[in-house]
Amino acid sequence: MSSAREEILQATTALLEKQGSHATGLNEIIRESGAPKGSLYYYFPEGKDQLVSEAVLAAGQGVAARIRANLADIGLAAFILRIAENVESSGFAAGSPLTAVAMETATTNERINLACREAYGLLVTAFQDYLQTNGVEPGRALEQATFITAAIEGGIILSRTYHTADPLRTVAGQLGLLRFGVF
Amino acid sequence: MSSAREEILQATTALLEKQGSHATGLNEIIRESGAPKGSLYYYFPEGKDQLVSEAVLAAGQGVAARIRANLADIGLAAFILRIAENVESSGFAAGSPLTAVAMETATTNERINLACREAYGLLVTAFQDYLQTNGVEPGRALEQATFITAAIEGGIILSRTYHTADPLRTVAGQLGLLRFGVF
DNA sequence: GTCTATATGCAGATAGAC
DNA sequence: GTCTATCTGCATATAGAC
Repeated sequence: MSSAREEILQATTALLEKQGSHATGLNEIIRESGAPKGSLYYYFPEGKDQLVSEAVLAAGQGVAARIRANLADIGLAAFILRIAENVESSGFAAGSPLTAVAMETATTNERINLACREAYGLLVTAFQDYLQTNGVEPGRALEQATFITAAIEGGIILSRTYHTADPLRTVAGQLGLLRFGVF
Repeated sequence: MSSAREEILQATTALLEKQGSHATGLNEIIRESGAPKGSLYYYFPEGKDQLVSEAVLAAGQGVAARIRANLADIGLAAFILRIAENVESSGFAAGSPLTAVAMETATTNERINLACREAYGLLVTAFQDYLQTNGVEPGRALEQATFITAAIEGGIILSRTYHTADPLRTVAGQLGLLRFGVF
């Protein structure tokens, strides 16, 4: 696997997370990634749309993998508290690599919008599988997974805006009270 | 009151809602607003940051006013369903004038970030007041209001991304089950 | 695979006429 | 209050050398 390609994707994800798509320039991506400047259009010949779409999808896969790796072990509330810690320790520059891009492009860039759908789908399905494993029937699990995803996304927005992990902790507490999958 | 100034603010809000701050150009704002081109820097001498900050704050005031005007009458679930209809009827171009801007600027533009905090504060307080009126004690009301705000924001993100009001309807249903302020 | 140079366009902002 | 002209800078993208 090309390491330059991976470095470009990772730098792109971090910048999308921090400031969205339109504010992120290709020069900035190259600078942050440390990858060779000439390699950007070599690895991503279709330009920025391709790069952003792939970064969004890779980010969704990464988050879904973390859900699957940790949620069953520690439970939902603790999982969200872990997100809160990550948001905080990033100086509120990270948290949800999808939100800003999804909102910017929902009706203005079809290719990236489709990537966002696919990425969010991975998250929702990961939560849904967890709930079904805990005995929730599929339809109900999808609704609850959608709700959980929405609440976490919203908590990230508020925490990043206010530069405090409190809103995410509140979301963890309130969702924790619901004991999804238990009753 | 100057009508050109108001038209510029309203056009700005709509564009911020649709595509965020960085993707929105001053020329685009003038074109959409129908306001005289020469008046932008006359009414907003500090430039784009001032314009966006004022638009964000005005949007927050507008949303808070709608919460106060309708929530007590129709209840939380119906209120969210009304949001879902608005998002749908805008062709998923509208819904939350704050989210995209808040995420783009959380750590990259202090002035706009402060405007976002103020605006979100207005929403949370409006929900909190509603809950307290229904007998929830203040601390608990703040937590529930934060949770409600987060869940709605997240629902808007998912609905706009998927071009369907379903996620917001799910949020309405799930939050409705909780009967905040009732027990 | 990676480089530099460059094409083209639009961004935000300012000056000064009217 | 509103206009046009213009400054400066950066954006994405491409061409072509190495």
